[in-house]
Amino acid sequence: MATIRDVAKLADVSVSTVSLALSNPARVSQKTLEKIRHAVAAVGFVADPLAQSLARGRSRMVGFVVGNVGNPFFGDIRRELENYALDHGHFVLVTDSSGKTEREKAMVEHLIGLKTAGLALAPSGHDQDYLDFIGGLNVPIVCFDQKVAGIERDFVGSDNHLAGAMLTEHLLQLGHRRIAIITGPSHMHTATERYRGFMDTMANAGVEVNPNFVVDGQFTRTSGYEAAMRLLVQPERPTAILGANNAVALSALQAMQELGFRCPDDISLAMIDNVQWSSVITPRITMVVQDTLALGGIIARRLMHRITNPQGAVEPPQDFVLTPKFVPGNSCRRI
Amino acid sequence: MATIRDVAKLADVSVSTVSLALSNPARVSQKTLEKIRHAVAAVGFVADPLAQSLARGRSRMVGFVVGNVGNPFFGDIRRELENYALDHGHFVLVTDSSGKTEREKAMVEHLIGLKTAGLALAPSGHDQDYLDFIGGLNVPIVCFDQKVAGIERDFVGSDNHLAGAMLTEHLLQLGHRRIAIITGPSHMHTATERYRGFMDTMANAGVEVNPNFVVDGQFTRTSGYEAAMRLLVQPERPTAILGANNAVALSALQAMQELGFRCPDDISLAMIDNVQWSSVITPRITMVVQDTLALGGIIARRLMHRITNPQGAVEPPQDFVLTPKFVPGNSCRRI
DNA sequence: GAGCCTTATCGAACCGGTTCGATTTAATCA
DNA sequence: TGATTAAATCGAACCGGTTCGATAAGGCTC
Repeated sequence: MATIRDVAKLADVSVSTVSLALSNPARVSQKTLEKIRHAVAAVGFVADPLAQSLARGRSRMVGFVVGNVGNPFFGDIRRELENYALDHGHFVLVTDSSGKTEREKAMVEHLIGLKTAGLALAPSGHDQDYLDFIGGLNVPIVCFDQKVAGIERDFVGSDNHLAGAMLTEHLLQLGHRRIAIITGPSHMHTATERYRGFMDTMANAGVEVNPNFVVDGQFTRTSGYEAAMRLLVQPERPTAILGANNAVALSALQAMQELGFRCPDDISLAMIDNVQWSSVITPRITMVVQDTLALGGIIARRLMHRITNPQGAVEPPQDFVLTPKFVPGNSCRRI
Repeated sequence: MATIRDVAKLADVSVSTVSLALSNPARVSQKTLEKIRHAVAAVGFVADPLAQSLARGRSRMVGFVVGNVGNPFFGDIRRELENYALDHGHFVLVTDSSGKTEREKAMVEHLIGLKTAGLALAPSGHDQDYLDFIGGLNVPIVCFDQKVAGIERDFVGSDNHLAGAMLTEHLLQLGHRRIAIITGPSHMHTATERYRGFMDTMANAGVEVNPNFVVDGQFTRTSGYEAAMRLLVQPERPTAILGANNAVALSALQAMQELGFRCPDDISLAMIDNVQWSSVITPRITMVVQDTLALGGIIARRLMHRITNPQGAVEPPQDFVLTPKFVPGNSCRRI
């Protein structure tokens, strides 16, 4: 591998001039620039990114940290970020914490050690320890998905209260009154907001919510399945179920199928968030989806802005909240 | 951030002794080891991975390069690799090439520049240029998924010929004769093998294959949909369709639904590879799935073996081919 | 042509570790 | 006790770049 000294020797100039020529060609005379360009081509010089990062104290990489890269929601965002970052000369390192806060911390620390220029982070923690950890990081960070109280960073996400409200309103319009909800973990902002959207809409409509119709599905497949089962074996069953995310909603669909309930004939179903292959799932689930591409675009732009703009680093944190979209299916019937 | 020189100063020893103590404690006296340990704790020293990698010429990271990290198939493999690598003190850098060979090359080059200790690679290319590129890399590499002729590296994958044969045999057993196949790109080993498995099984059974029943779906959603449409509008329709991967098979299901064909009553469907939420897709598709966890385990073990074992680097390449598993659904009916 | 201001180039220190040959210290043996 | 050898420690060079103050060269004014 050719080094910068090989180039300097061949071009008969000093190492520092080569470095300067490469990073700021305008400040070097035409003549020497030519010589250096030739030498670079001749020895096939490519700067060692490691050495560069060490010397500069900053690399041209950004970290992408989420709990589940397999989730298409994060996949779309990742793709947007990658494209945008690549266009701006930055490389994206993807890490998956499997939703474990400890692992997330370790990964973030590793990325910081790599002197990444910035981080796009879907935070998984919420306690004081976690807040201190994130707060102590001295790197541009754009948080997304989960809004965590106490984190003073840019945030990009969707209006989850509205998402819950939209589906609830839809079900109410169709005549449903016995509406159940399978919620997510109470420490997650998305979960509580969606739940609040549901409760507020029900209250506004003057419809009482049966306490037995609010079950916790932890946003996971297994918990969602259990929660759905609890709903379905009650003597007085709901006429509609609102799944607060895709995992719990689809688990509910599975549970219905296994117990012999037909959707939407026996029970209606609606969910927040899209899922891959939703078009071939029968029935097509009525849902409210987030604009993942727009979210990804904003995250990418905001992060690169903070990284590349000199004054970008000191701008106060800002929240970007997008409006989710209603996508009708045929999983909800009028009663 | 504390450096090794701070530690040396506080412990009143030389920098080189600190370095030695940290990398090979046995070669340092008990007394100084104690001093150094105290100093490390006192200043909160953590070695800079960048500086280490630069000096050593090798980092404790491995690269994971695939065309689509969102694909659950790759997700399982990634998880296995991450767990195993982490247990062995290595960190996994995940990159996504979006299936573009040029981007893949750039990412591999970047990872090499980062002095990664090894690479787990799902190759996307196949031409001579690509072969030269991969062949020229001087790092332990374990390829998986696609077996590419001309790459002399470890390979881990499934028996795709058998996968195609199993489903074909199943359909034949059910009495089907007019069986169609939606294939993948002819330059992909998995696609040609699955296709060969189909053709060989048909030939062995003495059943002629209607040339119109072999359509190319490119392993993608859009192409698969078009291919399925071509099959379904023929005057003489197939009684069963074999999707060579999940994308083309599910696109075919969608096409059937849109044209009003019922599955399996009108047309049977079988596919290779699993898909998330397959349990809630109606009908449950009959499929042959790869043992992703086992694949991931082998990839991880093989790669780390080559990295950590002194003689591991020079062992000749080896192929690991796993047997896929038949998972019956209710998308194929007897005729 | 002397004086002054740019512009171009250079040398040396630095980023934060590792490595290896040299030197000092301690232990072993005759 | 002095010679021999092994163990412990050190200094300096190195990995491959960047940065900045200093120097040299060129251009301009008067």
